Amino acid sequence: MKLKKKQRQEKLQEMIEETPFITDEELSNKFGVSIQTIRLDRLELSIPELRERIKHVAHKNWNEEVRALPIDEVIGEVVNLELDNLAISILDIKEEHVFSRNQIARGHHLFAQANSLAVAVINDELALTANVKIKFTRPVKVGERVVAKASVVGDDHNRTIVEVKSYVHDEVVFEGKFYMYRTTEN
Amino acid sequence: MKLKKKQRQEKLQEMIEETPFITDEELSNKFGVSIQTIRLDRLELSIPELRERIKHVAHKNWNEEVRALPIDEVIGEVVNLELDNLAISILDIKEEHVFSRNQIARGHHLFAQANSLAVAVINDELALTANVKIKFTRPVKVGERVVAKASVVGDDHNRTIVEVKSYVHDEVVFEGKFYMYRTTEN
DNA sequence: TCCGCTATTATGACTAGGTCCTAATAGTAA
DNA sequence: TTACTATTAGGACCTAGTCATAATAGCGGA
Repeated sequence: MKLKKKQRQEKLQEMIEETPFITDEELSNKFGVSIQTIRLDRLELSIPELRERIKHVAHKNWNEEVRALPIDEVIGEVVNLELDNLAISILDIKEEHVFSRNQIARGHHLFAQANSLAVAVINDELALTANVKIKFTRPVKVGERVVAKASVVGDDHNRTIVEVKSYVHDEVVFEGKFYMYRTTEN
Repeated sequence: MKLKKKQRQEKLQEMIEETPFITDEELSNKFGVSIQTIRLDRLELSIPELRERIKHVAHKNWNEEVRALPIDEVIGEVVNLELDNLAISILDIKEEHVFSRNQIARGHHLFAQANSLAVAVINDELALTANVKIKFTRPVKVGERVVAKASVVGDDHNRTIVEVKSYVHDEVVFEGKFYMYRTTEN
């Protein structure tokens, strides 16, 4: 049996919220009613037309897209890389890295920079972080440039040890000792 | 003097990349050429029409919106929070969290979940991570759901200690001991 | 059974922001 | 002047709608 108006409109509202990229025509097929009925429903529920919905989604995310964190690959810009030896990367702390309240960088960004650098410096197909000991020695503020230096310092029970120190100018802001698992011990 | 074709096309490409929400008409005004010229330019540069561009931006972010690394606030969804006591959050591991080669989650995502949870559980204006010891006990693969449990276990020299354990089902995948700095010792 | 009411469907005119195709005109270099 | 590219113009068509008007369907109550 066909749905009554009220139920159809409720369903319609849900569906459009879930998948805003749906045309009136597709909706009319799904509900087995005419396009006009769908349009009337949208009118009554004040749901804008497809193009406006798309525009809305696009705009909403347009701001966010620019600051989108390249959580892929290495965090920060690698400026030097000698496999199985040392690596250096730079991360400029921007608005999106900090707590809005106090402009201090969230710890996981510094960690992400260090960790991805530790992964990158390992000359192997597979490198995974096993254990880490880290220290945040002083808060980093927005606008500061963090230079992370990773160096492979040795091995320990099947783990390669990478030490990472991050600096703002000459001040150490982060220290970490990464015990990395790798597929083939060189 | 009017720009030559080549220069105009370069500018055009830039402009559309910067602000994709621009119509041919607006472009034609900016460059002082006819709409048809703009259309020809787009054709030659294979730049899609406005609606397609909007759709693209919307779609691109539609995925991201849901999976959005909400690098703001807490990473993962908080399902339980008792300030200064314990907190639980859930993070579903998706494509964007893993190394494409082996589908294993990058460590910094697990760290980010744990770290932000440790920050969140602290009932204070300012909470910063000072030191951490962490262990990644087994790789997490795409599709798995990581449940992080943070508990405040005590104090140590002006630092609040928060232990975080993350699970996939009943298996521990991550363990961390966070020494948190806070403004006012309760 | 007919009346009244809501719900639904149909129809036509119009819109933005295009596409695609054809054709005319402008500008410039050999 | 010729040849060529660049630009402009025009018309038909498209999608996914809007808005207004009108016709029809379904159903409950007297």
